[in-house]
Amino acid sequence: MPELPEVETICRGLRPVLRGRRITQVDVLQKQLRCPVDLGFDGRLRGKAISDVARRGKYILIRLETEDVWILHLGMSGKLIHVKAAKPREKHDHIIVRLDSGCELRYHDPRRFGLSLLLRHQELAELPQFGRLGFDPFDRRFTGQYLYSLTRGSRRRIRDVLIDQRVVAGLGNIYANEILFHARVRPTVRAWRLGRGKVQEIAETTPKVLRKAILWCGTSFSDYRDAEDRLGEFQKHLRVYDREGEKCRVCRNRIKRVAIGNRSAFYCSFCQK
DNA sequence: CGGTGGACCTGCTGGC
DNA sequence: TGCCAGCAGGTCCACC
Repeated sequence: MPELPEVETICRGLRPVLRGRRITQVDVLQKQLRCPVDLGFDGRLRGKAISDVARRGKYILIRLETEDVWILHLGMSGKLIHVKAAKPREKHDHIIVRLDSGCELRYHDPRRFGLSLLLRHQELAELPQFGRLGFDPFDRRFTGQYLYSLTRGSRRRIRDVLIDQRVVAGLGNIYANEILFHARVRPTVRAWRLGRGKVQEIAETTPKVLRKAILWCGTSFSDYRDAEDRLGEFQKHLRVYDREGEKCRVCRNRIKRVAIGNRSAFYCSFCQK
C-alpha cells in the first residue's frame, strides 16, 4: 500500500502527537504478521516514553527513550492510526498501544503483509533488508550519475529498477509509474537502453513527484489513510496509474496497461517512448 | 550474481 | 443472488 509519500504523511501526523507521550498499555491481538511479533514486545514498550518518529524508505521508526526502536512496515494494506481510545476497534486491528494522552496508536492490516519489530537502536543497521536499502530519493547522493551507473548492464525493465528498494528506498508501483510518465519513459524499457539524459531526467523527476504527492498527503485509492484516518488526495493528480483506457491529460490518447511480471504498469504510448 | 515467478493474506469488483 | 476469477500500494525465497 503505502509508498514513501504515504509513509511520510503518516510520520508527519504522528510526530507531534507521539513525541514525549508515555505508553501505558499494549495489546497484541494478532502476532502473525510478516514476522511473528516477539514475546518481549509488551514488556519493553509499557511504561516507556516515545522520543521521536522517523522514516527510512517505507519503514516507520518509533524511537523510545530506552534506545529501543519500534519498526513498522505497512505492507500493502497496513494503517497506523492515532485515535481516541474510546473509538470502537475494528476487524484487523492487530496491535493497540495505549498512550497517557487518552489516545491509542492502532496498527491495522487486513492482508498482514506488514512488519512490526522491536530492536535495540544499534541493531537497526544489522537488519539485512534495512542495511541494504538504497538512498532516500531526497538524499543529495541520489543523482542521475548514480542511477545511470546502476542501470548499466541491467537487463531489467526500468519500472522494476525503480521499485527495487536497494536502488532507491521508498518507491512502489504507483510512484514508479508516475515518475516515468513525467520523465517520458515507458516503464517497459530495459534499463541499459536508456541514455544519460533520460536517466538524469528520471532522477530529477523522482523527488519532484514525491514532494508533490506529500503535499497532497499521499494517494488513497482503497486502503490508505493518514495517521488521523483521513484520505489522501494525490489520486486526483495521478497521470497514468490505475487510468487504463482513460485519456492522457497531456495528449488525450488512451492510457495503456501492461503486465510486467505479476504487476501492472501504466503509460501513455504517445507521451512515453 | 541477476532475473523471474510464485507465495504469503484478505477483500473487493466484475462477469456469468 | 451467488460463485469464481482476477486484481490490489510489498517483500521474500526458490529456482534457473
